[in-house]
Amino acid sequence: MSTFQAPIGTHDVLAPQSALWEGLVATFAQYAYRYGFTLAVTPMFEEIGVFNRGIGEHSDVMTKEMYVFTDRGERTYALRPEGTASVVRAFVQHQPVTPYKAWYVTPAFRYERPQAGRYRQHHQLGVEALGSDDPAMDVEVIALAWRFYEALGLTRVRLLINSMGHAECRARYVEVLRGHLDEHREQLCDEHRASWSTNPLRVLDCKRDACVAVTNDGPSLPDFLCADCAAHFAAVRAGLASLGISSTLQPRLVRGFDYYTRTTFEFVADALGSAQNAIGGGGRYDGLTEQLGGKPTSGIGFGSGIERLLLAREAEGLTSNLINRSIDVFIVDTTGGAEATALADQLRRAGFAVERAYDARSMKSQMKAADRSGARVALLVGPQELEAGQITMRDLRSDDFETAQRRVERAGLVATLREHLSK
RNA sequence: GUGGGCGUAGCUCAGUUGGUUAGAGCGCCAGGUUGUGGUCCUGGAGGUCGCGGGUUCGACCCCCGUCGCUCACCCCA
Repeated sequence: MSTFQAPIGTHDVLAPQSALWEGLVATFAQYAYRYGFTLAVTPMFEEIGVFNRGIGEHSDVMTKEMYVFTDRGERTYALRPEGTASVVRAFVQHQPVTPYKAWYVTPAFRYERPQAGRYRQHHQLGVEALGSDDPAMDVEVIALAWRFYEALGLTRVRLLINSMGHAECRARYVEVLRGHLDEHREQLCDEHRASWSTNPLRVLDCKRDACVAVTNDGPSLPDFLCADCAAHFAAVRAGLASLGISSTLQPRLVRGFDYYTRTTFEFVADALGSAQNAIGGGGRYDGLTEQLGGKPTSGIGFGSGIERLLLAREAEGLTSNLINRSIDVFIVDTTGGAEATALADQLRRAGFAVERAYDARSMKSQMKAADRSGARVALLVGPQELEAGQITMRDLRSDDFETAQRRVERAGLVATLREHLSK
């Protein structure tokens, strides 16, 4: 047991696992680029108001999961619990030309008891699109997520979708819902019997039988959409369908954050047996810029959890790496190491991935290291090669000693290697 | 926040009803004659048995506490 360990609910990601992360992020960056999104890097902590104004003071995240701290200047900050609020704050602050489309990858912090697929620091990648309420934008954001999941090889993913309407639709619904909950308050679960009135929508999230029973015969959100919101929602669903992306209407899907309006959605990985099977989610937040002090601007985005995406891939039996991180050449130098230093520099500048041995180990030891490195080719430099101005090139995948290796001229090494590795 | 399971080498684990130098496999390091990996053989390094206290002549083993891991509830990525 080491003296220090990673804090509760956090994890170190090292090779070979880290290659999966690299591939996942690289794939997402590629897709975001294809869809016209640019990278946004924002602080991992913000004034706490950035989060509680949008996410909602009565949400679970704000009431019991925030990492809050005071700095030496006695300013109160919070580590970000999700990705959207910071990007929207940056949008309000800098007012870029709209539509503004940004992607991000970031850690997210929530003070919860860890369990399978749930951590105190997890990582999300996602996008935000601000400045358009065109249903085509909803479709594009959702399609990006969908195609990205496809690129990861995931096949058992379902898209759940709902619309919360704009502020007035939502207010009308909440009023009726509140009345319904009031009538049945004695039947609610222990937690919500006490708290149902502060944020009635939270009760829809509750999975306890008692609350489910009450809300199931309560009012249904889609019935309260105004004509505009209903048309918008229909256009989003039709757009998705036209791309071959099927969505399931989930009338009680309200999501955990208060800022959502109109379209809300969630991606569920059925391969994950655990309760933590949501691999991504998002929606519109047409009032959020105003809550953060900006001009009214509509927006939509989604976030997806890297750890859960990897768990979902594992659960579907997907083992491909998404990115090649093997090295090309391993240099074995038995003349002391200076030749390896020079050769490695030359080859790396020529574009090869090169590894070498250190500490002047024996040839046998260096060859073992070469094998372990996964390199395709070992380059051997001993006194004989040094004298002759040559290199012994050995293909580590071949098991035939006669044909596996040959002496090559050091002068033409780069070309020789390129030629050999292309075969 | 509540509850269950578990903490023995880098990893996966064994360790008889408490008995003295705590083991295995894998991994790592070094050899197996004169410059060659992947197989094989030999040897070696590496552990305050999570931590603290208690019971006992004696604790990896029993008791208490504590920290951590893990799973579940709740909620979410």
